[in-house]
Amino acid sequence: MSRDAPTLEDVAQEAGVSRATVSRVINGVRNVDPGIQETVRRAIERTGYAPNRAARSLVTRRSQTVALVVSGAGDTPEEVHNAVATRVFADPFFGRVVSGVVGYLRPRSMHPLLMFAESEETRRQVLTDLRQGSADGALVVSTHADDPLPALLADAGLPAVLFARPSRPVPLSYVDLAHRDGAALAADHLLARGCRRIATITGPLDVAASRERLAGFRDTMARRGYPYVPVAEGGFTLDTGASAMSALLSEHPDLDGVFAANDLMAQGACQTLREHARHVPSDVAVIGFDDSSAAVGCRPALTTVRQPVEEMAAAMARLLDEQVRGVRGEATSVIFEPELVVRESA
Amino acid sequence: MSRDAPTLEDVAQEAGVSRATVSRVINGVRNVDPGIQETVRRAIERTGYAPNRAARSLVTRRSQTVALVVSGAGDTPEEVHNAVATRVFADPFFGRVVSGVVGYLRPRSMHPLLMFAESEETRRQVLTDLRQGSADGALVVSTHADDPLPALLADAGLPAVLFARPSRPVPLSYVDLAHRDGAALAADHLLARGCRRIATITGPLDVAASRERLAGFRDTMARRGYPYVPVAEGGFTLDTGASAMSALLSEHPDLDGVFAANDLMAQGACQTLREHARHVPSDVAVIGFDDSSAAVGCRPALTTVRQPVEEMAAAMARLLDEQVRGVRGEATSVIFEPELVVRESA
DNA sequence: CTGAAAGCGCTAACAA
DNA sequence: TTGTTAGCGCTTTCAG
Repeated sequence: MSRDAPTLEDVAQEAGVSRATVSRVINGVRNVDPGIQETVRRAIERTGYAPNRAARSLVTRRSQTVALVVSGAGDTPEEVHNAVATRVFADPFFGRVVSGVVGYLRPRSMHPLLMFAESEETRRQVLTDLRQGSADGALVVSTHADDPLPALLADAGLPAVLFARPSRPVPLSYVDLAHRDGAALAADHLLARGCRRIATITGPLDVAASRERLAGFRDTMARRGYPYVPVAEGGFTLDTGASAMSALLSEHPDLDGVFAANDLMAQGACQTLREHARHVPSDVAVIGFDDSSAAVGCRPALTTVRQPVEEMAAAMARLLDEQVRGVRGEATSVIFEPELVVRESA
Repeated sequence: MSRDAPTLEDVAQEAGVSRATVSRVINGVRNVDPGIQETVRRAIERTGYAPNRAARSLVTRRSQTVALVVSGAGDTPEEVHNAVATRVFADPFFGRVVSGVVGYLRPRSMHPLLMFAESEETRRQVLTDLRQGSADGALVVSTHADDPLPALLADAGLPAVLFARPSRPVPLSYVDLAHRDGAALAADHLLARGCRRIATITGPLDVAASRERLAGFRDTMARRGYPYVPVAEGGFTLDTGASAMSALLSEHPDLDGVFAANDLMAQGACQTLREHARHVPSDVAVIGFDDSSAAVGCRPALTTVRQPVEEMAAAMARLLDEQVRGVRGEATSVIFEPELVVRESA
């Protein structure tokens, strides 16, 4: 019995007070005599007491945990799960999300519970987990445009916040970036440094962010007198960036500037340019997007449009927290402004 | 009231049986009449019942959750936490760990709770969280050799399993790779393809795995008649791999083979070699370690020594699970065998 | 094979 | 300001 973890009762006994008083001290409820407070603290110290989370959750109806769910496409078979997890985590983006989320959660003694939802069944599982109270709500990072999870969550009335505006409207809060503004920043920077034959490598065009970045870039270029911009579509990966660059180069050998919709593709573009004996930035200036770790890892270091992912992720956590606590009623969206980071590539 | 989640009692009422019976059906306890079983199932369906996790945990004293803790060095200040999370997640290795862990956990309706322990305070927090029952045990991935967390966990008697053998002995289970065997594979492959002036780029030598890989490589080379192997130390990153390669090249311009202690450094080495106009593999053969996503992403694709990270991570989860369930008493270690993966670079 | 009842450890009315 | 008490929703003896 002495091997069992001490309970509130044990501490109360040790301190010579009631359970309720100890509970008050622990939860920082006012109206507790400072002297008693000290006595209780010492008793807690002596007994090595740690409040049982399950018991607390049972009465507060809150788990102090949020699901961080990586949500995929329509129906990835179970077997490919490995690939999904590996790919997502390999992307420096996700690390920044985790970082931001933990930054908000940790000071509040909350934790993220990791979940994947890449198939019909696993999505159902996420809903069940939430209904069971495994987590108080979900932070959803979708890897595909047509992710059905947000709608499911909304229909079930479960608290959730999304990263990026969903392709079809859903009554859920989300955080997003002013992608158009970011692309405008890129266009203006390339033009300012004297580039005149500028192309762009887009992300997958079924992703809203990709379309926004392209639209913003084109708009600004047109407004500045360059209505025609060569475009190649990539897939946000190094490889596709490299291929897209090859394609652009063979069509327009005289290019002197490229805007890639993310850093990984910009890096791929740099590789291709080097292989084609183009110097970056003197022959061709390259500008990326995100300011991910790839940007500084790239040689030359990438000039890029910074997306404040950590802050965005922290905001997600905050929105969810407020929603769970009932501080916030309606679904809200928070849009962040991008920022140009000038390094060597442009 | 009707908006409240249905409880066991509601289901029992609906099915016309007692709470206990419903509980038995849900938990698959035998001794329940098949007819009643069916009735109960239907009642569950109709009510949309989902068992409350906190309530269950309170009585079973199990959270069905394990902490996946990324544990850092001595005393990273709180502010640098971002960097830690970002760096760790950027490493493709961690994604594979998550993948393996989730692969084991999910079929058992368990989830990983993400935690970071990079300072005195956050380590204390991890211990507290575990004592509170936030998780049933910890899966620890240390990023530094002198990580104090394992010892703390062991002292507190908390269930835990480590990735890699701790530098100082600790009575905890762990999984690891036969690093020496892997290095031997690399040496033999380079020799077999005709390389005769072979060097190696090691990982940080305060990391046991780095030392093992180096020792294994040297042993095999010596045994094959090459007692002297040029060595350069790297830091498991692309940059350090590139620098190490430069150093080796300036000392030994006639090198024809390199073994790098991980893929990222091998990739860096390839970059340097290209800059120095050495063709890979015809001038210099390069072999990496891990078979991470970097290996396939690299141009040329990396020949490498595969570390079955997913399986290793799954084994960690299994060991922990068994320990929590009391199936396993003593600390155990499971050592995995590496495998050569031949691609283009050697 | 099924039901009644006793908690698991905690918080939160309500009394004092 | 403190204590008493009634549950939170579930599992699990123990009877029947």
